[in-house]
Amino acid sequence: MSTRSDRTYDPIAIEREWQARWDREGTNSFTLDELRTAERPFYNLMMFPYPSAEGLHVGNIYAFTGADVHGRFRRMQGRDVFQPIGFDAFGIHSENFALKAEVHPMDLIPANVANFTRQLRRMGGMFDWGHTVDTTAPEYYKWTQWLFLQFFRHGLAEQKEAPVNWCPSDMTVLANEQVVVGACERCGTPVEQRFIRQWFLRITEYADRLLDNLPGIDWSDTTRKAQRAWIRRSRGAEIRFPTTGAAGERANGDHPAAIPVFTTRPDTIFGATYMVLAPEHPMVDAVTANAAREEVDAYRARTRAMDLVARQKIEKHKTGVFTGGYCVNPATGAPIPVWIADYVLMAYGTGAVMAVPGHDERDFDFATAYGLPIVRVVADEGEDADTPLAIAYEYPQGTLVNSGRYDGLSPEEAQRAIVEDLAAEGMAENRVSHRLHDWCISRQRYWGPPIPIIHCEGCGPVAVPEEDLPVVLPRVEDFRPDESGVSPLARVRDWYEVACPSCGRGATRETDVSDTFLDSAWYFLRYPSTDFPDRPFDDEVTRRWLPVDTYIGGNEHAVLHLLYARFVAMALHDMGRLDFEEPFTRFRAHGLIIREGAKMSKSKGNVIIPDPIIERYGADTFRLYLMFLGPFMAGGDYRDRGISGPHGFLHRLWESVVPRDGELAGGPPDPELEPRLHRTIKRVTEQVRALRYNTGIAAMMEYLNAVRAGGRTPVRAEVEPLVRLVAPFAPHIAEELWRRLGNGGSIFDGANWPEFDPEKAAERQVRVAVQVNGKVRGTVSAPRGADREAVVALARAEANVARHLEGTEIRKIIHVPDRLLNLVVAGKAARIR
RNA sequence: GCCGGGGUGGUGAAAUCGGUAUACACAGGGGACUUAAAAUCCCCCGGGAGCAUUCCCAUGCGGGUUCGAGUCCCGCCCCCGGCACCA
Repeated sequence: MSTRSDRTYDPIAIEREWQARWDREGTNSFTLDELRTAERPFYNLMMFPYPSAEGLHVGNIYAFTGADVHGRFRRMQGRDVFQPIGFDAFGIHSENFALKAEVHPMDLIPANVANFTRQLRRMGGMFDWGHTVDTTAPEYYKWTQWLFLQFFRHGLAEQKEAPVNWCPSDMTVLANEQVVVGACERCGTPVEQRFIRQWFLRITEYADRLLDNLPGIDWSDTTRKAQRAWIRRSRGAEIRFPTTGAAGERANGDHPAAIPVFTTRPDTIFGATYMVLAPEHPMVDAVTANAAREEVDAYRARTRAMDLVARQKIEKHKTGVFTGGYCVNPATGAPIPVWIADYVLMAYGTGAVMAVPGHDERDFDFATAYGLPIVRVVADEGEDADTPLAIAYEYPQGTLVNSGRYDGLSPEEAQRAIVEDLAAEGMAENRVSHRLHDWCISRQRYWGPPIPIIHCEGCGPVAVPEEDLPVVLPRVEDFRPDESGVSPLARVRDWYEVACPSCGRGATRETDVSDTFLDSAWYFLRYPSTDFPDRPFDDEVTRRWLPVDTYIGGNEHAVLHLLYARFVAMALHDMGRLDFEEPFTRFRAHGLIIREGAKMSKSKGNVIIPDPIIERYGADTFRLYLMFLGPFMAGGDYRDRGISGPHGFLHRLWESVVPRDGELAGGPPDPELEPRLHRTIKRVTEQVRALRYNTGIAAMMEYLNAVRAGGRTPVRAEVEPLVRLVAPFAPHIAEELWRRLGNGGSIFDGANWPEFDPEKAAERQVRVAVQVNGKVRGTVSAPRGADREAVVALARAEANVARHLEGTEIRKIIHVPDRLLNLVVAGKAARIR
């Protein structure tokens, strides 16, 4: 017996009830057996959140809702959709917050995770809560450490002393990717350069494959382009310039035989009038003449102090110092001076350049500033060997001049010939260089998984035996980093003093922890295998579920996380652990939500707090509104009042299925509405598949408006399909209406997405626009598929069209069936006013 | 500077194999129902001219191609994001 209140849409009560029911009945979760036997597996992945103390923000909810809609849609189309979620809870972010709030991260994180879990359930995500991961749980980071050891064993992890970015505020090393215009991306503090022994993963070994695989994966174009730009491959040559002893006496007699440079323009070598080394180049000492030493050392000290900060400011005028040393241009045989300058970066190529001021803008600036010779070696059309250069001529077009026997060749031909000839003398070879650097994973911090290495004086760095994993992060009350440049773990003697696993003598643990990006580079492998405590990922389950079918996330991770994850998968593939090398078959980057035209930020105080909105309107309305704001992949502008649109829509939908008085009538759909219904099914299906949720929702609204037009009462056959269409967006109301339509179980069990019937979608009469000379002068109603003559006849009968045709002669007729007719006429038509 | 993405009503946005520009929604105005409110329903809503059928103009700016251009081509301007002395 239904009461009046029972017939009112009460989103809060319905959502509570259905969420409890999903949990109780395991609607969204897989048992191990189901994971092993799923017949149409679909792995729907979204980027797991960092569980901040503030709770889920709208950006998270937007991304997760969009991904959830996609997962629910696939499920309604009959796929077995595995949609896990987890927490990326290690890292500087959490640690800094803990320091500020004076809480221990081991206490802070579980509370945040609990809060996130509550919020994620509340928004109605189709998450498999039986397969979550938490990167800070020892049972997870045990395998992160295991992963590191696989890299170590295969020679892909190495320790090297390297110039690194040091953030003096966070007191840690940062990856290049974490430095934004010379400043720490976390806190904005200018970054300094330090030399520290670090662990690196050799991602550069995979640079070419990471690049070459890109065209074959179905990813957002912007993301692939960002990766391509980040890896950036340059083809060129390495050329050795022999040093000369002609520069007078040196401090040490054994100066290096030759200095290698990398260049993409070997064709311009005859214009190389000097050489420049990076100030930190290891050969600087050896080439420097005693007379110049003081000045050189001063310059190097100055560079080092301001490194990576001032050095990245583009407008800065170029500075440098002559070392007093010379080397020989192997092409001309002439001695050229060796300078050091901070515009040459140690981290790229060989850290040394042959300076060709005539054909490189930077070299030109430098040569101009220091009075070094500028020689033209390429002439464009209308120029010759003596045409003066007002600016560097950088285009690889024209012909070579002032280049001995290579004169007259095109730059392209000359590149080949010069490298070939120098190679014959052992002075050069072709080389490919990448902008991508190796991945530094060492962090001198506390809140991360300890790197599972033991340093032994006799044996060197030794892997912690796998049976000893995890190396548990000890609870340390004083985890504040300090200036020393070593991890707080280096203060915990009874933790780091251990016996060498190899020789048994006294040894010490590595005290650095690893980068958070290592945690997140493999989490998607763990999700389906969380039932296995004894292995990182189970082969059988992995074969069934991976690679990931659809991955949705923010484009801010285009070059960090997504590149590392690809690298890890590729390396595991080569180690024989995975049978695929690209982990994400399809990736889509979602857009960003702004509010009332402005970026949301805590300082502006315009951040949307989701909880109160959900409590007022319900999760369904909030989800629907977020998806309605704009194209999912572009983002949208959150206008506070706009939520009433989707809210009203859901109310009207409810009212249509659960009329206030009486029951929903049966019977066939209105013949006028049936084609609209089927066209709506078609549109929504296509648009949801393409993640164009906003227009899919608009199509549903349009249809419901038509169904209810003039206050008419719909019948069941008209609204039941709409309940199915709306389900991915508003799952709770869909479940409830589905139940009230007399169905048992969940709408998401079984392939309940409505079928599109092209027969029923076809309309008998269509509106055809009639143009005269390209301007619309009327529309006519014609039978579908009417031929040109029939439509012309109808058009001539249309009063306004006839008026425009009066006194004219039809020269040409353009007919687009069922859409448009354009009558091209000559005569007085132009005079009608 | 280079590489992306984008400029359409008061607002968020539709329409891109060239084919009725402004769907859907918000805001605004008017009306029905109601004791009232909410909810619901109906009508109007780019600019200009006109009593009106209707006509002209409008998709950042200037050209072009075409029967027809928001969509294609050429040259600019502006906004957002990324990269940035990479030899």
